[in-house]
Amino acid sequence: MGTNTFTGEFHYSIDTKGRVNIPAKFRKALPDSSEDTFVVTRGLDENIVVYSLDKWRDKEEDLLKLSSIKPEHRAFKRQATRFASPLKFDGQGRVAIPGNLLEHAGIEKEVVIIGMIDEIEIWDPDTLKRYEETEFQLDAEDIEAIDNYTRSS
Amino acid sequence: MGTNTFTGEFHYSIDTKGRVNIPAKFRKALPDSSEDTFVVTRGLDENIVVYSLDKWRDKEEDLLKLSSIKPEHRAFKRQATRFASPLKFDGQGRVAIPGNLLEHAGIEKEVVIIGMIDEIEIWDPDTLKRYEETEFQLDAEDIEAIDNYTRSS
DNA sequence: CTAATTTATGGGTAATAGTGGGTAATTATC
DNA sequence: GATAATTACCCACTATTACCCATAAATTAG
Repeated sequence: MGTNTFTGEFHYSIDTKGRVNIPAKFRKALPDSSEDTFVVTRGLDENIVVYSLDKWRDKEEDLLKLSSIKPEHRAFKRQATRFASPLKFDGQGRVAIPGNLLEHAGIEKEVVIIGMIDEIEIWDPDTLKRYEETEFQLDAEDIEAIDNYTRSS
Repeated sequence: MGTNTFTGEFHYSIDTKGRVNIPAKFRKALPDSSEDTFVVTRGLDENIVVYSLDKWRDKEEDLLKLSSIKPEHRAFKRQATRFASPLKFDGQGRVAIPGNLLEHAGIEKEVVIIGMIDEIEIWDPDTLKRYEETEFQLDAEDIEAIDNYTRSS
């Protein structure tokens, strides 16, 4: 079997009912405990982020540790949950992504789906291209930092 | 079945009888022990907070731990309970929210309902927007603190 | 290389969700 | 105690969603 992680890039289109296919590879990588369910939410970039149900449960546990009295904690929790929704894929492996998320990512017809090891990103093709060209310019400092971070000790 | 937690955002309107729909997703997430009942009360923000009957029972236990001598504790306990009322939803999944709570949240016609994992918030759309924009923008310190708080896995 | 299987996509239909309103039962008011 | 107001409980309509079947392209197996 596979590696249980998400890798690779896939190009799909949304149909008239707003359904998007999830790559078979990714569906197979889901553990049983995720019950054929992905959790989609807003990304910090202009995209949609998808977690396995398992991974999302971990995130929820973290959020539950926050104080319910401190306003900043509540605000953070609210921001993290309000755009999240668990989606079970249908018999053909598709999910219907909520309209507000499609809007946030500027998705109309085509999507690019990218495996990010422990999560998945869904992009509008043009938006992604724009990000590649402008946003993602590593300077020397960034490279240094990332290099330190990713060197196995 | 589902995730048994509340997530996502929903936009509804109150009808002429003061009834508000509770998202079917949230109703389904209720355990049997909650007996089709939610407990609504004032939020610490300018909103209404909704608990499952189960969760509310836990809250009550927590409140009982407060000091009965310290005035601030009494005040907190009083504030938390005096506006709370259990509401059973009707056959169509709606509840009639008490007028004083609607007033507190500045709700007139439209509402935004937000899943907060273990509780639910009901907002007036404009009030929510105001909060997003002005009240609680997390600064770097807050993010650092929350990040530390939620790092464990 | 061909057949069998899987994948991506399209569409039909039954079930459900959200909304509005009627009426009987209950409570409050005079 | 009669009447008004409120609440609880139905019934109905519409749009959306969930679930199923179908097909063509792509992939895998023999």
